[in-house]
Amino acid sequence: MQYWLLKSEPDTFSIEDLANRAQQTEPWEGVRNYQARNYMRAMKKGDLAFFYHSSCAIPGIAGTVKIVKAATADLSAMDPESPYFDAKSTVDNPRWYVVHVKLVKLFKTIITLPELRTEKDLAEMVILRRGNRLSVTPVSREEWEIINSWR
DNA sequence: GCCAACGTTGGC
DNA sequence: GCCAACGTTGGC
Repeated sequence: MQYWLLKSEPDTFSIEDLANRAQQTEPWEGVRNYQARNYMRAMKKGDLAFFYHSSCAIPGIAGTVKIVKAATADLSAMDPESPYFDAKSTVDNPRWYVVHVKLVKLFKTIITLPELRTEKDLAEMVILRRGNRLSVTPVSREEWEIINSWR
């Protein structure tokens, strides 16, 4: 079992949007960074992840999700109408991938970035490191348990 | 809106 | 393969 953190801009796709989806399940589309993609390909069905809201009024962890389907081709890359379109990704040779996530817990209140920074045992967390921009990052078991115990 | 940090692109 | 220029991310 591995743990992860998935970033999304809530204006684009928020945890509330996920909660309102049929089956509360959604393909995690639009990851267009190789390192983030490689992390997604390392995910296994049953892994758990934090849902992080970025570039918004209150950045932070909004809840948790479960990986319910391992990596498959990101079809949005093959849709010319999609903002995530990439002509170099094809059905025969996909460049980008999605995992399917299902809502586990929607926190009543966001665990804010300043809150996360106050916990010294989280100092090494990837998301808290200076300059980190990756939208998919691994989370250690210890980090997962500390944060999850707060809600 | 600012700006630091980072990833990607493309000329050489 | 180097690296400057550029675009993007994301907190503030």
